Amino acid sequence: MREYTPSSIESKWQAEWARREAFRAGRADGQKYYLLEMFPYPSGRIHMGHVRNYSIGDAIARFRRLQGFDVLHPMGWDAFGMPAENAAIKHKVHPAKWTRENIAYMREQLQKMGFSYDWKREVATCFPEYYRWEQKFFIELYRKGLAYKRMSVVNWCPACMTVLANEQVEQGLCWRCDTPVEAKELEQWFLKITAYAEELLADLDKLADGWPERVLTMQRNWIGKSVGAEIRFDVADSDESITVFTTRPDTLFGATFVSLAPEHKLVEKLIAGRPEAAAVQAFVARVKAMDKIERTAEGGEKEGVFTGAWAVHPLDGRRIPIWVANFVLAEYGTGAVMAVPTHDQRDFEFSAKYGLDRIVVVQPEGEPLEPAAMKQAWDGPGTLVRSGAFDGMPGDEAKWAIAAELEKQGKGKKSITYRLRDWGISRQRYWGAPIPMIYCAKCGVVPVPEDQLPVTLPEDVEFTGEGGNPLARNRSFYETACPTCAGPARRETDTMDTFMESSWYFLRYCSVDESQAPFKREDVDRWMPVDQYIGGIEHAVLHLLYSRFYTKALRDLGYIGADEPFARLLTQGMVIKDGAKMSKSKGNVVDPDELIGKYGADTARMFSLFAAPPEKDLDWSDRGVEGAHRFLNRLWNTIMTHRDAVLSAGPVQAAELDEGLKTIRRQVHKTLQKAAVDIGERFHFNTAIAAVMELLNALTDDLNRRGSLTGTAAAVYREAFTFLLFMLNPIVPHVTEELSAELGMAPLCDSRWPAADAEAARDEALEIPVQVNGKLRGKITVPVGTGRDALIALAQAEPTVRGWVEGKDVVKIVAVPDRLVNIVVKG
RNA sequence: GCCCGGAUGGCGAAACUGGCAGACGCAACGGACUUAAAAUCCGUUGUCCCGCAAGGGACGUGCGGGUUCGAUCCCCGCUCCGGGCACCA
Repeated sequence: MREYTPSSIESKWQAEWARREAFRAGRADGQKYYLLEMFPYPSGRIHMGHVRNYSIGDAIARFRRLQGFDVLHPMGWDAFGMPAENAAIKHKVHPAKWTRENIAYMREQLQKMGFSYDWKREVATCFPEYYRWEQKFFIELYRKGLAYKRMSVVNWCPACMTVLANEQVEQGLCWRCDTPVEAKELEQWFLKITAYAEELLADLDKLADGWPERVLTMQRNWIGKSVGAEIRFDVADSDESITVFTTRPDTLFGATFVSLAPEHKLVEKLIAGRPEAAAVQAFVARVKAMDKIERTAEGGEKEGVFTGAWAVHPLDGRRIPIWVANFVLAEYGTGAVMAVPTHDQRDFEFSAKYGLDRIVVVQPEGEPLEPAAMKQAWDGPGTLVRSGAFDGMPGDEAKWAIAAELEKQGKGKKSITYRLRDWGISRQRYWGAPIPMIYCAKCGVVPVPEDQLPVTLPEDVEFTGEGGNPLARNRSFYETACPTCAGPARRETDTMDTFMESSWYFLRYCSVDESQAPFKREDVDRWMPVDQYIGGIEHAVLHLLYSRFYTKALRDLGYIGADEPFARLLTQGMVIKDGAKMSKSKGNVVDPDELIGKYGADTARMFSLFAAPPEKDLDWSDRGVEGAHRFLNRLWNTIMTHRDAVLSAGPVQAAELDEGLKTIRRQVHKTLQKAAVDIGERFHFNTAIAAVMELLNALTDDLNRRGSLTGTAAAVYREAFTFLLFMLNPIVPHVTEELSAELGMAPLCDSRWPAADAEAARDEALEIPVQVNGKLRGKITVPVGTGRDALIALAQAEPTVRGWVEGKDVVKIVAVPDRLVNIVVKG
């Protein structure tokens, strides 16, 4: 008998699938199914996280094909990014070369895994054929007012003269030279994602069926809608005024001071010429010097300083002091807060520290609140007091009444604020898509004309890691002519955030060969939205939110019809080994190549899917891998041993089967039903595999008893083996193809999932537990569908049960047909 | 500090809608085959107690309560672990 040799089987079938173009989208005439896994960054080699992610996706893709769907299952490369530039600096290799070589190597690795991609649709984002469309989108967004430029703070290393990403800042120091990182203001490009805040929030409801609840929650919190009011406080003895945002306009009469963010524009004006000026400036400088992490550190101390200026309460005319406080954020709301110590905990703490006034204006039921005796702020419901005309009004009603009054007097209005901020896309780096804009001294900011796109990256660049963006030092790149006046002009040298590429790659896959447009409308209309998207939970907010925004923006530019890119989302867990995420620094990495070399791709796929359900973290175990491999060997040996007997068998004649064969066949058909649900609906491959293992165990037991296969038994086993191969095919495609060929079947990649025979799968009898007072005391075997009364009678007749019930009062009997009987007794 | 998850045998897990807790796999132990080992095959395996045995009982899903005939599952209050964070007015 032939032995199971994964390496020869796997390369044979990979070649055969390629020859047949088995995975080309548009081949079948079934309903479309767009299955997408997040594309990888070409870092050099694939890791176990990739193996897991793509094994999950491939099992679904192959199952859908078996079901007759026309499946689009593409793969590509998120190819721009910092590591390529770092490699260029370190190893003196051009980012383009480095990236191209990595892609070639990783593509081969993925092909060795036997993933069923339509490789004709491969996309790499670093090529002009891809990013030229991104440049076109950018210009159109600019024309629509959705892309704009403004000053913004970046991490700056004064020694390297370069901008650092957050991840390049380690404890406030530059990762390369340990110089303290500075905050530096640069003019940068932004996309107005905030214009879509309301739709991005509202449409999360449309995703409720297909997305994990926690991802929806995270996105909702990220968008962070707050409904409240903007209120204007005039500055006493001045023409200036301060607008605050509050979600609690009902507490307006309790405001005893105003707090400004250290970055607030008015701070300088307010302190000019006052004795407090020096102290305030020192405080502002100190807060600004703290990096973001420090400023928001655990248990952060609330600190502030009085400006010397006073504000006038908009409704009762009281003069209240204006402070600068470290916990007020310039980017949120208006950068200014009205402080109500009695009803806001932060203000309460602040007032305690600096001895500021407290006035109670919301009185809960019961004992009146006494400001001096309060241990913490009261932010619960109550009735208004000391609030002039609004006294006696419930808080939630007073909120809008006060907002309305302010609006009438021109001192405020209802307002909605989002936490979401615009998307900064400028990167002062080489290895990205150039932002297609030109600066002319005469004409200002001018987009690159469409017929001059793409703006491509120059090749003759040196990477030293010093002196900032190489593009900004490359004269032949940045020197250009103004498209409007033809005078000398300077090209934008910033490139785009790499999230720009990943925000629309799923559209490009739909018509990857199109050269006149980013994609064909009819292709996108056919395939979009992605029916199932799969990737890591770490992308729960940024990538998934940017893609949603981009989809809506492209819809409004007239490119597509879809509102949402991803109908269903599966977030898979991390791959863990020895209690920690697999990573080079921890030295607990398992190399996929080694694994494939030793056991074959099928074993790697099988273990990845068997060890845990997709959404959970997967604990790597070398022993577990061996177990998976043992199973495949067992499958191989069992089928090959009985191949000849089964090959000569005819179809199953259900009427001729004895009880033993009927039982075997019942489990075969039940398992087929379960596998279809577990693989196709729940994506719980681990339980599907467990059920198949149970089936194989049962078949083996039966075969051991039986000795050899003849007649009707051979027919039953022919069907059993056939079904086994179908059930396992999405998970271990190579070995199942080989075995199906041995059994004379058509290639599985061209076959359809068999229909389970409901009659054959039907149970005749069931074992039902009998409880007494909720504790298991016996079991009865009854025909399926036995009614309540018969069930109760049988239960009471069961000897053990009788022993527990005898001499006691039966209070109640719960009987659920086909489930259980519970007899409740007393005494 | 806030937000989001999680916790079930020696280990990974299962129990899908409130109905037999621990399927399946790993590890361990015993046996068969072998000169021997590996591989393979067969069997045992939640903890504790009674029993020579067949068998039976108690306990058991992080901890403490609650709802229910019945809770791994629902509710309240905690502990620990993991991930995220932007003091959000």
